[in-house]
Amino acid sequence: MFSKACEYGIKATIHISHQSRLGKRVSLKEVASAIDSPVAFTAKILQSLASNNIIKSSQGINGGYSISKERQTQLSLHDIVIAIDGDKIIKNCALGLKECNNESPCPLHDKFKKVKDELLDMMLSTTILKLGDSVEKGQTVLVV
Amino acid sequence: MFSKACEYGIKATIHISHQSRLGKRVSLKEVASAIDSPVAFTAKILQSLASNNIIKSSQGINGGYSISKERQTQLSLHDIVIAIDGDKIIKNCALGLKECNNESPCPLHDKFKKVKDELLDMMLSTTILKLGDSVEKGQTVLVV
DNA sequence: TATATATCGGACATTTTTATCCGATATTAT
DNA sequence: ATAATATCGGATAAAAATGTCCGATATATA
Repeated sequence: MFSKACEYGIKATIHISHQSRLGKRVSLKEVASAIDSPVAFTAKILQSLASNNIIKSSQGINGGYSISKERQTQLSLHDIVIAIDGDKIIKNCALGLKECNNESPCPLHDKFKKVKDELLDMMLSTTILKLGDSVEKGQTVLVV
Repeated sequence: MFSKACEYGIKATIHISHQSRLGKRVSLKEVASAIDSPVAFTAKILQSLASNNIIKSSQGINGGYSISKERQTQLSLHDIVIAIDGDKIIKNCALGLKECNNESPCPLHDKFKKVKDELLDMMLSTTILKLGDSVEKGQTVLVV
Protein backbone atom coordinates (compact mmCIF):
# COMPACT_ATOMS: atom_id res chain seq x y z
CA MET A 1 0.00 0.00 0.00
CA PHE A 2 2.61 2.50 1.17
CA SER A 3 6.32 2.32 0.33
CA LYS A 4 8.73 1.29 3.09
CA ALA A 5 10.00 4.88 3.15
CA CYS A 6 6.46 6.11 3.73
CA GLU A 7 5.82 3.58 6.50
CA TYR A 8 8.97 4.74 8.27
CA GLY A 9 8.02 8.37 7.64
CA ILE A 10 4.58 7.98 9.20
CA LYS A 11 5.92 6.13 12.23
CA ALA A 12 8.74 8.65 12.66
CA THR A 13 6.35 11.58 12.49
CA ILE A 14 4.06 9.99 15.06
CA HIS A 15 6.98 9.36 17.40
CA ILE A 16 8.39 12.87 17.03
CA SER A 17 4.91 14.25 17.59
CA HIS A 18 4.54 12.24 20.77
CA GLN A 19 7.95 13.30 22.10
CA SER A 20 7.42 16.94 21.18
CA ARG A 21 4.36 17.04 23.40
CA LEU A 22 6.55 15.78 26.22
CA GLY A 23 8.83 18.74 25.50
CA LYS A 24 11.55 16.53 24.06
CA ARG A 25 13.46 17.11 20.86
CA VAL A 26 14.54 13.72 19.46
CA SER A 27 17.66 12.71 17.57
CA LEU A 28 17.86 10.54 14.46
CA LYS A 29 19.13 7.60 16.50
CA GLU A 30 16.29 7.88 18.97
CA VAL A 31 13.74 7.95 16.20
CA ALA A 32 15.24 4.95 14.39
CA SER A 33 15.38 3.03 17.64
CA ALA A 34 11.80 3.92 18.60
CA ILE A 35 10.33 2.82 15.29
CA ASP A 36 12.82 -0.02 14.64
CA SER A 37 14.10 1.29 11.31
CA PRO A 38 17.56 1.43 9.64
CA VAL A 39 19.32 4.56 10.87
CA ALA A 40 20.83 5.82 7.61
CA PHE A 41 17.66 5.22 5.61
CA THR A 42 15.62 6.95 8.29
CA ALA A 43 18.00 9.93 8.05
CA LYS A 44 17.06 10.40 4.40
CA ILE A 45 13.36 10.22 5.19
CA LEU A 46 13.59 12.70 8.05
CA GLN A 47 15.54 15.08 5.79
CA SER A 48 12.76 14.84 3.26
CA LEU A 49 10.08 15.39 5.89
CA ALA A 50 12.00 18.41 7.17
CA SER A 51 12.40 19.94 3.70
CA ASN A 52 8.67 19.42 3.19
CA ASN A 53 7.95 21.27 6.42
CA ILE A 54 6.33 18.27 8.01
CA ILE A 55 8.83 18.23 10.88
CA LYS A 56 11.34 20.80 12.13
CA SER A 57 15.04 19.93 12.27
CA SER A 58 17.92 21.63 14.03
CA GLN A 59 21.62 20.88 13.64
CA GLY A 60 24.45 20.97 16.13
CA ILE A 61 24.69 19.81 19.71
CA ASN A 62 21.23 19.34 21.23
CA GLY A 63 19.89 19.26 17.70
CA GLY A 64 17.22 16.87 16.50
CA TYR A 65 13.65 16.82 15.29
CA SER A 66 10.39 18.26 16.59
CA ILE A 67 6.87 19.28 15.59
CA SER A 68 5.04 22.18 17.18
CA LYS A 69 1.73 21.39 18.79
CA GLU A 70 0.03 23.75 16.38
CA ARG A 71 1.55 21.95 13.39
CA GLN A 72 0.40 18.60 14.81
CA THR A 73 -3.22 19.70 14.73
CA GLN A 74 -2.89 20.86 11.13
CA LEU A 75 -0.96 17.88 9.78
CA SER A 76 -2.94 14.98 8.39
CA LEU A 77 -1.79 11.49 7.47
CA HIS A 78 -2.43 12.58 3.90
CA ASP A 79 0.21 15.32 4.13
CA ILE A 80 2.89 12.80 5.07
CA VAL A 81 1.93 10.29 2.41
CA ILE A 82 1.93 13.02 -0.25
CA ALA A 83 5.35 14.24 0.91
CA ILE A 84 6.94 10.81 0.55
CA ASP A 85 4.93 8.72 -1.91
CA GLY A 86 3.19 11.50 -3.79
CA ASP A 87 -0.44 11.20 -4.83
CA LYS A 88 -0.14 8.04 -6.93
CA ILE A 89 -1.99 5.87 -4.42
CA ILE A 90 -5.10 7.97 -5.08
CA LYS A 91 -4.49 9.25 -8.59
CA ASN A 92 -3.07 6.23 -10.41
CA CYS A 93 -5.30 3.82 -12.29
CA ALA A 94 -5.57 0.44 -10.57
CA LEU A 95 -4.61 -1.22 -13.85
CA GLY A 96 -1.87 1.26 -14.74
CA LEU A 97 -3.65 3.03 -17.61
CA LYS A 98 -2.17 6.45 -18.44
CA GLU A 99 -5.60 7.92 -19.02
CA CYS A 100 -8.33 6.41 -16.92
CA ASN A 101 -11.37 8.54 -16.12
CA ASN A 102 -15.14 8.59 -16.25
CA GLU A 103 -15.10 9.12 -20.03
CA SER A 104 -12.69 6.27 -20.73
CA PRO A 105 -12.52 4.05 -17.64
CA CYS A 106 -10.65 0.83 -17.08
CA PRO A 107 -12.79 -2.16 -16.02
CA LEU A 108 -11.96 -1.50 -12.35
CA HIS A 109 -12.40 2.26 -12.40
CA ASP A 110 -15.84 2.56 -10.79
CA LYS A 111 -15.20 -0.16 -8.26
CA PHE A 112 -11.94 1.41 -7.15
CA LYS A 113 -13.39 4.88 -6.93
CA LYS A 114 -15.31 3.93 -3.82
CA VAL A 115 -12.29 2.36 -2.14
CA LYS A 116 -10.01 5.26 -3.00
CA ASP A 117 -12.54 7.85 -1.85
CA GLU A 118 -12.76 6.15 1.51
CA LEU A 119 -8.97 5.91 1.76
CA LEU A 120 -8.60 9.59 0.88
CA ASP A 121 -11.25 10.69 3.37
CA MET A 122 -9.59 8.66 6.06
CA MET A 123 -6.13 10.08 5.34
CA LEU A 124 -7.42 13.65 5.23
CA SER A 125 -9.38 13.38 8.46
CA THR A 126 -6.66 11.62 10.46
CA THR A 127 -4.42 14.13 12.21
CA ILE A 128 -0.95 13.42 13.51
CA LEU A 129 -2.11 14.72 16.87
CA LYS A 130 -4.70 11.96 17.16
CA LEU A 131 -2.25 9.28 16.05
CA GLY A 132 0.39 10.40 18.52
CA ASP A 133 -2.25 10.54 21.19
CA SER A 134 -3.24 6.90 20.75
CA VAL A 135 0.42 5.90 21.17
CA GLU A 136 0.80 8.14 24.22
CA LYS A 137 -2.22 6.52 25.82
CA GLY A 138 -0.86 3.05 25.15
CA GLN A 139 -3.80 2.21 22.90
CA THR A 140 -1.55 1.60 19.90
CA VAL A 141 2.10 0.75 19.24
CA LEU A 142 4.82 1.61 16.72
CA VAL A 143 6.86 -1.59 16.93
CA VAL A 144 6.48 -5.38 16.54
CA MET B 1 -1.67 -0.75 -4.99
CA PHE B 2 -1.04 -3.77 -7.21
CA SER B 3 2.34 -4.79 -8.62
CA LYS B 4 2.96 -4.25 -12.34
CA ALA B 5 2.84 -8.04 -12.76
CA CYS B 6 -0.59 -8.08 -11.14
CA GLU B 7 -1.89 -5.24 -13.29
CA TYR B 8 -0.79 -7.11 -16.41
CA GLY B 9 -2.25 -10.33 -15.03
CA ILE B 10 -5.65 -8.80 -14.43
CA LYS B 11 -5.76 -7.13 -17.83
CA ALA B 12 -4.58 -10.32 -19.54
CA THR B 13 -7.20 -12.41 -17.79
CA ILE B 14 -9.94 -9.97 -18.78
CA HIS B 15 -8.78 -10.01 -22.39
CA ILE B 16 -8.54 -13.78 -22.57
CA SER B 17 -11.96 -14.01 -20.96
CA HIS B 18 -13.41 -11.68 -23.53
CA GLN B 19 -11.85 -13.56 -26.45
CA SER B 20 -12.82 -16.96 -25.08
CA ARG B 21 -16.46 -15.92 -25.19
CA LEU B 22 -15.97 -15.10 -28.86
CA GLY B 23 -14.69 -18.65 -29.27
CA LYS B 24 -11.12 -17.51 -29.81
CA ARG B 25 -8.03 -18.93 -28.19
CA VAL B 26 -5.39 -16.16 -27.95
CA SER B 27 -1.62 -16.31 -28.22
CA LEU B 28 0.91 -14.63 -25.96
CA LYS B 29 1.64 -12.02 -28.62
CA GLU B 30 -2.01 -11.21 -29.05
CA VAL B 31 -2.46 -10.79 -25.31
CA ALA B 32 0.59 -8.55 -24.94
CA SER B 33 -0.54 -6.46 -27.87
CA ALA B 34 -4.10 -6.15 -26.56
CA ILE B 35 -3.05 -4.98 -23.13
CA ASP B 36 0.08 -3.09 -24.24
CA SER B 37 2.54 -5.04 -22.10
CA PRO B 38 6.10 -6.35 -22.65
CA VAL B 39 5.84 -9.74 -24.36
CA ALA B 40 8.46 -11.71 -22.42
CA PHE B 41 7.32 -10.41 -19.06
CA THR B 42 3.73 -11.17 -19.95
CA ALA B 43 4.79 -14.71 -20.83
CA LYS B 44 5.96 -15.24 -17.25
CA ILE B 45 2.72 -13.91 -15.85
CA LEU B 46 0.56 -16.05 -18.11
CA GLN B 47 2.61 -19.10 -17.14
CA SER B 48 1.95 -18.29 -13.53
CA LEU B 49 -1.77 -17.76 -14.12
CA ALA B 50 -1.90 -21.09 -15.98
CA SER B 51 -0.11 -22.99 -13.21
CA ASN B 52 -2.55 -21.44 -10.72
CA ASN B 53 -5.46 -22.68 -12.84
CA ILE B 54 -6.71 -19.17 -13.51
CA ILE B 55 -6.36 -19.61 -17.26
CA LYS B 56 -5.91 -22.67 -19.48
CA SER B 57 -2.87 -22.93 -21.76
CA SER B 58 -2.14 -25.21 -24.69
CA GLN B 59 1.15 -25.62 -26.49
CA GLY B 60 1.93 -26.28 -30.14
CA ILE B 61 0.42 -24.92 -33.30
CA ASN B 62 -2.94 -23.29 -32.63
CA GLY B 63 -1.97 -23.18 -29.00
CA GLY B 64 -2.66 -20.26 -26.74
CA TYR B 65 -4.70 -19.25 -23.73
CA SER B 66 -8.37 -19.54 -22.85
CA ILE B 67 -10.83 -19.56 -19.96
CA SER B 68 -14.00 -21.62 -19.98
CA LYS B 69 -17.23 -19.74 -19.52
CA GLU B 70 -17.89 -21.69 -16.36
CA ARG B 71 -14.52 -20.72 -14.92
CA GLN B 72 -15.20 -17.08 -15.74
CA THR B 73 -18.28 -17.06 -13.56
CA GLN B 74 -16.35 -18.60 -10.67
CA LEU B 75 -13.23 -16.48 -10.90
CA SER B 76 -13.12 -13.27 -8.92
CA LEU B 77 -10.67 -10.40 -9.11
CA HIS B 78 -9.51 -11.59 -5.71
CA ASP B 79 -8.41 -14.96 -7.13
CA ILE B 80 -6.11 -13.27 -9.64
CA VAL B 81 -4.61 -10.84 -7.13
CA ILE B 82 -3.95 -13.69 -4.69
CA ALA B 83 -2.32 -15.77 -7.45
CA ILE B 84 0.15 -13.01 -8.36
CA ASP B 85 0.60 -10.66 -5.39
CA GLY B 86 -0.52 -12.95 -2.60
CA ASP B 87 -2.69 -11.68 0.25
CA LYS B 88 -0.34 -8.97 1.52
CA ILE B 89 -2.53 -6.13 0.29
CA ILE B 90 -5.19 -7.26 2.75
CA LYS B 91 -3.12 -8.99 5.44
CA ASN B 92 -0.11 -6.70 5.85
CA CYS B 93 -0.08 -3.92 8.43
CA ALA B 94 -0.25 -0.46 6.84
CA LEU B 95 2.83 0.53 8.86
CA GLY B 96 4.69 -2.73 8.29
CA LEU B 97 4.41 -4.15 11.83
CA LYS B 98 4.99 -7.89 12.00
CA GLU B 99 2.23 -8.34 14.55
CA CYS B 100 -0.63 -5.91 14.20
CA ASN B 101 -4.05 -6.94 15.42
CA ASN B 102 -6.93 -5.89 17.64
CA GLU B 103 -4.94 -6.75 20.77
CA SER B 104 -1.83 -4.84 19.75
CA PRO B 105 -2.76 -2.49 16.91
CA CYS B 106 -0.67 0.09 15.10
CA PRO B 107 -2.03 3.65 15.11
CA LEU B 108 -3.63 3.12 11.70
CA HIS B 109 -5.07 -0.34 12.34
CA ASP B 110 -8.71 0.56 12.95
CA LYS B 111 -8.81 3.20 10.26
CA PHE B 112 -7.37 0.84 7.68
CA LYS B 113 -9.65 -2.03 8.62
CA LYS B 114 -12.61 -0.27 7.04
CA VAL B 115 -10.73 0.49 3.83
CA LYS B 116 -9.34 -3.02 3.55
CA ASP B 117 -12.71 -4.62 4.24
CA GLU B 118 -14.25 -2.63 1.44
CA LEU B 119 -11.39 -3.50 -0.90
CA LEU B 120 -11.71 -7.20 -0.04
CA ASP B 121 -15.48 -7.23 -0.52
CA MET B 122 -15.09 -5.52 -3.85
CA MET B 123 -12.43 -7.97 -5.05
CA LEU B 124 -14.43 -10.99 -3.92
CA SER B 125 -17.67 -9.85 -5.52
CA THR B 126 -16.15 -8.78 -8.84
CA THR B 127 -16.15 -11.66 -11.32
CA ILE B 128 -13.97 -11.89 -14.39
CA LEU B 129 -17.14 -12.46 -16.39
CA LYS B 130 -18.48 -9.04 -15.44
CA LEU B 131 -15.16 -7.34 -16.14
CA GLY B 132 -14.83 -8.96 -19.55
CA ASP B 133 -18.42 -8.04 -20.27
CA SER B 134 -17.85 -4.34 -19.70
CA VAL B 135 -14.94 -4.45 -22.16
CA GLU B 136 -17.01 -6.38 -24.68
CA LYS B 137 -19.78 -3.79 -24.47
CA GLY B 138 -17.30 -0.96 -24.99
CA GLN B 139 -18.07 0.50 -21.58
CA THR B 140 -14.47 0.11 -20.42
CA VAL B 141 -11.03 -0.24 -21.99
CA LEU B 142 -7.77 -2.11 -21.34
CA VAL B 143 -5.36 0.35 -22.96
CA VAL B 144 -4.30 4.04 -22.75
C1' DT C 1 7.45 -38.72 -39.55
C1' DA C 2 9.00 -34.07 -40.30
C1' DT C 3 8.08 -29.37 -39.77
C1' DA C 4 6.14 -25.25 -38.18
C1' DT C 5 4.72 -22.83 -34.30
C1' DA C 6 3.03 -22.32 -29.83
C1' DT C 7 4.13 -22.23 -24.61
C1' DC C 8 7.63 -23.62 -20.86
C1' DG C 9 11.30 -22.64 -17.94
C1' DG C 10 15.79 -21.20 -16.56
C1' DA C 11 19.47 -17.74 -16.90
C1' DC C 12 20.45 -13.12 -17.42
C1' DA C 13 19.88 -7.80 -17.62
C1' DT C 14 17.90 -3.47 -16.20
C1' DT C 15 15.51 -0.40 -13.18
C1' DT C 16 13.65 0.95 -8.90
C1' DT C 17 13.55 0.68 -4.08
C1' DT C 18 15.79 0.08 0.05
C1' DA C 19 19.82 0.68 2.70
C1' DT C 20 24.72 2.27 3.82
C1' DC C 21 28.90 5.25 4.18
C1' DC C 22 31.25 9.33 4.93
C1' DG C 23 32.83 14.03 4.51
C1' DA C 24 30.60 18.73 4.87
C1' DT C 25 27.97 21.87 7.54
C1' DA C 26 25.66 23.88 11.45
C1' DT C 27 25.17 24.78 16.36
C1' DT C 28 26.03 24.66 21.29
C1' DA C 29 29.12 24.55 25.25
C1' DT C 30 33.61 25.03 26.99
C1' DA D 1 38.27 30.09 18.97
C1' DT D 2 37.79 25.24 19.53
C1' DA D 3 35.88 20.88 20.43
C1' DA D 4 31.91 18.03 20.56
C1' DT D 5 27.95 16.46 18.32
C1' DA D 6 23.94 16.89 15.66
C1' DT D 7 21.86 16.95 10.74
C1' DC D 8 22.86 17.57 5.58
C1' DG D 9 23.78 15.75 1.22
C1' DG D 10 26.11 13.17 -2.28
C1' DA D 11 28.15 8.66 -3.66
C1' DT D 12 27.76 3.94 -3.31
C1' DA D 13 25.83 -0.84 -2.34
C1' DA D 14 22.38 -4.45 -1.90
C1' DA D 15 17.90 -6.32 -2.75
C1' DA D 16 13.63 -6.64 -5.13
C1' DA D 17 10.80 -5.81 -9.06
C1' DT D 18 10.56 -5.47 -13.82
C1' DG D 19 11.94 -6.94 -18.20
C1' DT D 20 14.74 -9.92 -21.84
C1' DC D 21 16.80 -13.94 -24.20
C1' DC D 22 16.95 -18.42 -25.77
C1' DG D 23 16.99 -23.37 -25.90
C1' DA D 24 13.64 -27.14 -24.53
C1' DT D 25 9.17 -29.07 -24.99
C1' DA D 26 4.63 -29.94 -26.78
C1' DT D 27 1.28 -30.33 -30.53
C1' DA D 28 -1.35 -29.73 -34.95
C1' DT D 29 -0.78 -30.21 -39.69
C1' DA D 30 1.31 -31.51 -44.03
